[in-house]
Amino acid sequence: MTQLQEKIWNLCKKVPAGKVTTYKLLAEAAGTKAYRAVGNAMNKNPYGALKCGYGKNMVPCHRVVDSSGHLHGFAHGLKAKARLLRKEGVKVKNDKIADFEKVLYTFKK
DNA sequence: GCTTTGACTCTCG
DNA sequence: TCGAGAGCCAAAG
Repeated sequence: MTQLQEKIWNLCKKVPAGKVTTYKLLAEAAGTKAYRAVGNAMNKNPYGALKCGYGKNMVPCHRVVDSSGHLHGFAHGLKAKARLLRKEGVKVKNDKIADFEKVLYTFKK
């Protein structure tokens, strides 16, 4: 794995349940502008997309959406992702975050 | 070491 | 408002 991925995952893990973040914010927080690389890291995440939110080194990739709060591609489908988010208290409407601005988690400082 | 690809984002039509 | 194209960075081949 790479340093970038480690950063991304580390930041991802900081996102509390019921909150979501964007690839862009993640990249920025990681100190890079490689938005694509962020998603790429998630896609290749060694923890497995299905295991998102489970386990110690969990990487809640399902809490990561695009810059518009819209659920972009996902390994098992956006439906499962949306369902997980709803389960955590995030309102998902038509494969996109309903209260995006309200549940959006930003890495301040 | 160069080329290809990608869970992205922005801009233009 | 939706769709297509270009730009971008990093990892893999």
